[in-house]
Amino acid sequence: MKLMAQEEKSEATMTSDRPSSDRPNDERYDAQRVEQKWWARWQQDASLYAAEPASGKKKYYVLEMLPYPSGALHMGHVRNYAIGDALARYMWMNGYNVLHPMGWDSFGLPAENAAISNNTPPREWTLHNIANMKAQMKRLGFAYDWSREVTTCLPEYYRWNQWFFLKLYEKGLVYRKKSKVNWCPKCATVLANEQVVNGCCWRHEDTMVEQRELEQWFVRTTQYAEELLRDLDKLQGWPEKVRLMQRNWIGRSEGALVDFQLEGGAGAAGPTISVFTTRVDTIYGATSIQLAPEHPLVGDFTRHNQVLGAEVQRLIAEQRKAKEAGDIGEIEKHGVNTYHYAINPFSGEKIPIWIANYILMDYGTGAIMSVPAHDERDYEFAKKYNLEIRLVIFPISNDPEETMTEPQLPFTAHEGMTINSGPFSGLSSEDAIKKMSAYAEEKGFGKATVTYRLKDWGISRQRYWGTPIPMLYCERDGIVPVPEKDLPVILPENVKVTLAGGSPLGDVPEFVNAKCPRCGGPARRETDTMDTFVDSSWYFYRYTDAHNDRAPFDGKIAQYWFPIDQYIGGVEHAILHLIYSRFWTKFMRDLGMITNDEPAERLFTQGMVIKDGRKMSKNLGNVVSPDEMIARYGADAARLYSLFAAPPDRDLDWQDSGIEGIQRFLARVYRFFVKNPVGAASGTAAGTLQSTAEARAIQRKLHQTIKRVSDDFQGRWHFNTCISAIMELVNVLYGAEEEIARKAVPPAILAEVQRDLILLLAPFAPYMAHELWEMQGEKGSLLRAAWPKYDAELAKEEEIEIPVQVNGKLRSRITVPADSEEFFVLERALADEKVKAAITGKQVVKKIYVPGKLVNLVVK
RNA sequence: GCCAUCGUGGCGGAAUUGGCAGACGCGCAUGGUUCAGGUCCAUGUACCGGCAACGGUGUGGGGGUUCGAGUCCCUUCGAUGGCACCA
Repeated sequence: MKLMAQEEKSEATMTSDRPSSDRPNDERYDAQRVEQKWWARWQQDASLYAAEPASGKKKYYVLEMLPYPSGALHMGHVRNYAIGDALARYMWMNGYNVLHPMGWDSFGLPAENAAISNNTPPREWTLHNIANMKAQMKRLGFAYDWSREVTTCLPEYYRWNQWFFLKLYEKGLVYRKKSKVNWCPKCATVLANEQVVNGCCWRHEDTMVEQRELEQWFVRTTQYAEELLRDLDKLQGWPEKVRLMQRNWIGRSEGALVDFQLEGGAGAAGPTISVFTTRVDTIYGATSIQLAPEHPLVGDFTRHNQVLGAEVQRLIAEQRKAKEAGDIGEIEKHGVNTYHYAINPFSGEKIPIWIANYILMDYGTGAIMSVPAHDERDYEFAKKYNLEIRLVIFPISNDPEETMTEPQLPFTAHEGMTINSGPFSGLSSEDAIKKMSAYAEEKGFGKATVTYRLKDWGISRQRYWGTPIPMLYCERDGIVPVPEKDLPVILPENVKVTLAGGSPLGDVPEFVNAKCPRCGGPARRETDTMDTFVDSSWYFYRYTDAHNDRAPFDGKIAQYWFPIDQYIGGVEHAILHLIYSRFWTKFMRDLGMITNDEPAERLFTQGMVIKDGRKMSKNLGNVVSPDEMIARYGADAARLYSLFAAPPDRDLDWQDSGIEGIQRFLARVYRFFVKNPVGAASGTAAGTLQSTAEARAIQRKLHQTIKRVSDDFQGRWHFNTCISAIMELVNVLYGAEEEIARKAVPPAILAEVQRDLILLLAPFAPYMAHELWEMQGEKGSLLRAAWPKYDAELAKEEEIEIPVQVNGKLRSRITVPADSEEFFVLERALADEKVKAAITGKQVVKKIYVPGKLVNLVVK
């Protein structure tokens, strides 16, 4: 049904494209002809959009997130790049030295999947897609400096990933660890924590992630956890939403580590259980220890106790199931008593050790002290298993008169006073936390500490299409890094790609077998490749010096361009890419390569493009193809519509009838120029106040439009209102057609309006703007033409309409000279017939005049 | 459960600091142009009543602050996104 409807439509449009007989051909705007013409010209000049080298000129680095070369652009790309392109063009017109580059995040799994299903080598498939998407971008008229193009899957680029890896290794920021990792059976590879969504793979939302034990390379992102968190405050140009998401993700939590001795342990050196708590002030209320089922000590308890062992297996299964289902938050709490005991180091009290399914091994120490009186979860658990609930914090009332009453349990507020806490009784919770942490540290059984939710970044992937990790395993020397001079470690071609577990590189003996650089003996190469997020963590630095073959980039050049002035991309990268790249920037700064602390000064996250209220997807059959839109309406229309239909930070619901309206608008603009040829040589009337009313009206509207478009562009990024303001101007011009025809509007004014109209359109609809620019006989480059200047004097209204309210209800409108005094406006308001009728028989108790805005009369 | 954002005509949306709600566009209606369809042009289009002038209602619901609230405050409902036994 859907397809048929579309076909009918497209046929109708095709018919309509035929030139009609009653209208001269040249009045119609033939988008395809005009765009082909300019496209061909732009092809010929590669330096058209090239950034100038570092100079005294004010720089502006505008960057859109680079795409993965999946095959073809989608509407989300068009929207993202239309925003960045409009900004780049606007900044050029405002005299900046603009850097506006583009590249390809071209390593990754889809290339391998394509290799398997189409029997095409990943490299070939990827490069083919890049060529196609690059052609699409050019057809859309995006103004990129292609001389700086970065393709992450080429050795010129990924050798520097390897170089950075060696630097990380030197600095102890990368390490190898055997660990439980997230494994996606469909991808047949490991996923970073950030790539697990609700217990499922980020790419396969229906595939549950498994846990596997593997030797992995980890980047010590936690080393920078504190700074990554702290510097969020500096990022005032980032959306609050993104900063909040990162803050939550880093998940800083202040507390204390406290060691509990196991009962029966051999004195102070015996085994202990370390717990993390944010409420050490409640420790006298701890009535049990709870261990995660996967806690290392659990094995000791179950070794000679099969019944307990079976119970623990059940708890593990329950927890895993809940995690996989993504509702660990709703897990029904179960636990089992080990009948082992631990000693509370503060009170010397002996408390039971339990194992519970709601305790997570990957947070804190995997063990908690359970304080039922002051924690909801512990309370619930204690009620269920009949554990003691002991009140140790009493509420403090701000009102001294109020009688102290037993609090409702559990009492979890931080504002309280310690009771029943031995020598620490009678303190505020805040004081108690400080004093008790200090005491624990002094006695050597604990300390104040900070825990983060953020984990180190596992970057090993058992895949082929990625950057080889430059490490060797020597039988004699163990782990040996590839020497810098031997970089790059080239990713071999002609590799049989399969989705059977294990890295495909393991099957390539020429790759695997190497010589140890230390002893010259046989060594085995690391066969895992790097997570593709490594590629995108620093690519924007490479743009500043894209052909450097001695270093990733030159620090001096980067210093000129960085930080990025405006970064633009989807909010889906709020955590992954934007945390990794912030980390990388800090790491490079500490290497002395750069001086900036953060990669981007301002970040803009645009909304998604949806159709019929749903995400565009092949399954739903609601995908709108950019190629089709360009063929039907032209690139300008596709770009303009994607900016017009919604403010850029909101989701955009694509409607074909909407883009038809834009096509109509563009045709209307063009027709105005054809019907009213003036030419650029008609002299300039800029800055001259016009004498005729018609000329004034047009001049005024023009300057009001310049202001609105400039303000909405710069201050708010509301491109939709920029464009609607331009539409209004065009509507006024059409309304004045008769006056223009009888020359009541001087040609000089008309020329000025036309020239400025082209300039206002230039960032949004470059093809048409260029065509009109040429039609007007303009010689200079439109790209570098100055953005029109707003003149407040010329925009000023002579008369204004003032609404008159009586008790806040609109009763009438009066017209007064714009510079009227208050008394005059009020007098005129009171003299108005409709106002009189509304206030007859009543007393005016208050008269309010908001200058230039309205009058409100309060009557009784 | 917690946090954030957002609720405005038939639809996308506008109203930047509290000051004429519905700009601009889509759609729809009527008329013109046309053999006709499309294109293009003109007019109308929040809702209710009225031929009309005009009157009343109206920004998810309820309450409040104010001369005045889409905008601020409280409360409630709904949608979206993030986090989630995080100790």
